[in-house]
Amino acid sequence: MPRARLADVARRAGVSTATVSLVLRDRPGPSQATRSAVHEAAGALGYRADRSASALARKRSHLLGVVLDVSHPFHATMVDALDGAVAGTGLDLVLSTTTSRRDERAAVDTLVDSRCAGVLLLGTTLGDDALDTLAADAPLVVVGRPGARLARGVRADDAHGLRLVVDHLTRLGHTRIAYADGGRGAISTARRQGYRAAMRDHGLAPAAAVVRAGDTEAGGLVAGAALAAEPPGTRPTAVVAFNDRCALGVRDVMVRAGLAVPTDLSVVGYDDSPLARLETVRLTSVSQDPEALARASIASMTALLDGTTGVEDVVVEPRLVVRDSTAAPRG
Amino acid sequence: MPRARLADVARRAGVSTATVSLVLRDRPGPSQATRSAVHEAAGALGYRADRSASALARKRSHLLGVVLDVSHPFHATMVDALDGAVAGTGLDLVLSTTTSRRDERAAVDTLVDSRCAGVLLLGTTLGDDALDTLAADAPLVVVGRPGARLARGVRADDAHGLRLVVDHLTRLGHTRIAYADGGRGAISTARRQGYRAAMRDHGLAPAAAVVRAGDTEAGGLVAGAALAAEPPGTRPTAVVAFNDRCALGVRDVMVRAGLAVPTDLSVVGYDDSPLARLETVRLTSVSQDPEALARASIASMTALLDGTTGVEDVVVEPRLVVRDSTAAPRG
DNA sequence: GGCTATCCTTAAAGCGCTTTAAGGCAGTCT
DNA sequence: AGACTGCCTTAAAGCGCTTTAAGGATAGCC
Repeated sequence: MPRARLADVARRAGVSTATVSLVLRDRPGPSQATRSAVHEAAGALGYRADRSASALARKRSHLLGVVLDVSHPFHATMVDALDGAVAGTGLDLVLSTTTSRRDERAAVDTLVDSRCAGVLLLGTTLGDDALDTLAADAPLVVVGRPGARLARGVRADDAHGLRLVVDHLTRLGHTRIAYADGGRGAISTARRQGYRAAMRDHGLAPAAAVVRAGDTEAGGLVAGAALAAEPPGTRPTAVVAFNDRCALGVRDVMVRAGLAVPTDLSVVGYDDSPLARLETVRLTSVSQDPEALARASIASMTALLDGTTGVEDVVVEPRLVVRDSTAAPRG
Repeated sequence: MPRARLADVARRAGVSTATVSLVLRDRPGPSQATRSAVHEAAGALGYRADRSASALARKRSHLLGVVLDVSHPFHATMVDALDGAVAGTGLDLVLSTTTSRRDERAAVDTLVDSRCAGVLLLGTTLGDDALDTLAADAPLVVVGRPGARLARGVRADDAHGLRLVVDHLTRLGHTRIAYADGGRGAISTARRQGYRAAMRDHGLAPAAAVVRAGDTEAGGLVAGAALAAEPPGTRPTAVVAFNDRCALGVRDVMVRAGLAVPTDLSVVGYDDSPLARLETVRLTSVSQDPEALARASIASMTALLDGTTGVEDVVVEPRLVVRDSTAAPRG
């Protein structure tokens, strides 16, 4: 049996399609009696509105496009949080992932073609100009980096996050603290600069060492190998990684090389992902408060959609979660 | 500036909207001269079709809905492979994830409401009846488990996969081989039964031990703790886990407990995820050949969409990838 | 009773695209 | 010439829904 249409419900309830449409979307107008008749008819027919038709008829859809990298644990966490944050707003999430063959631009295009009301970018590597170009096509909110001229940004304060980490490590007695860098991208840059600034403030600028890594375990392995090769006397006693996955790569290669964590080397991650919380991992990490980020993102987006002017970037304070991968340096 | 519509392109090219529609979708009819005129006009205006309108106008959309769990690495791998497999078919993927608040049913509903041409379920935990209910709403292909009456299945041969693993381990000399179970769900059941059958065939039925775990690292930790608690004399010398994440949980807790992998304990995963391939992990694992699964899924789906009858389940042969987490038992 | 005010309800006009049957226009064939 | 034949092109009718202006009841008031 083909799906019931609005007209079917209308016929069964003995009213017009206009009335049914009004009732089902809870618009003022129809009387109580009509409302219940319509609801009953719709229920009996198992009616569900056709989104394409709705989207076409109103100018704006209630779809919120989210561009993410499905292979990224933090993105998964954010999607979960976003799902909670849109509940009750009337907005619906639609996901579009980047893959090895699809870049962010392509992912956004897909969403824009389905006439999403707005687009949310998670962990973008795009620059300001590219963002502005995209923002021309749809209201745009970027998570994890500052907004651009046309795009609003929602992010955790990375500089503050790295300060928390460096504070924690120096308090433990570390001075040779290295940073495993995440590569290109605004997020990576912000963290790297935060690290540098924090080291400088502690008078440790000369000891600051940025090691190339990346945003995955594989990148951590590279950085870890480089560090493990250094002689014990000059080797850093602590390493801060761009994110948890990277930190785990570093940790793994260190353990393999016979160095104990945290005794010989303290390791700190970023994101406080489920991985970091595992009983056997217990990685010290910076939590970006995904719930707060999600709430702020949705708030910015609805403001943008409502045409509220002067929407500003939101910065959420991160929090250091100390676990077992950091300790005072040996000796 | 508002987006260009079909009519804008038509006006600029000096033809009718019908012609533009025909040209842009590469339908026969328009002459070469007309085609290039239309293409130029469309290009100049940056025209992109409105999916909602297209979907509405044709009866069937070209959207293929994929239900996945965004926190699952194997699903990420599959999405990537699917993305490759739909290239050139004219189909477009749209993702819907399950979250802590959205179950599979809700995810499917979202997709069906957007009038997807068909729905693909990754790693479902639904039963036959539930699948048939869903299949009534849209052509349905399930990945990882057998199909139901109305749904087509595409999966790796789990029984064979576990046989490969047990063969490998017995060849190394193991007899006490435990299995860390993935819990409810058809996939989990198939693997558990495959393990039991393989053990039986090797005359090791009495040594078969299914330990409760789960499909994440956390589950592996539980299973690992249970195993580590056993006295060395009766403790299994090898453990096969439901998937890689679970295997890593087991491995971590073992290493923590002072047992070396693979010397004291061999560990085998399933999925051959990026995690398993990491230099420091090098987990022996069963590869489900995601590319083949993806190709088969898309093939089944297009067959379903074309109304081809007698579409059958596809079973892909898995492959054992031996790495460094398995070795002969000590002594 | 006639008139206005108040509610409900609906006809009808799209939203932007696809599709189909019909029309136009060269050329071809008798 | 007239009748065909193909080949292009297009007018027009939707797809299923939302929206708005207008219509019909009903009730209240003088």
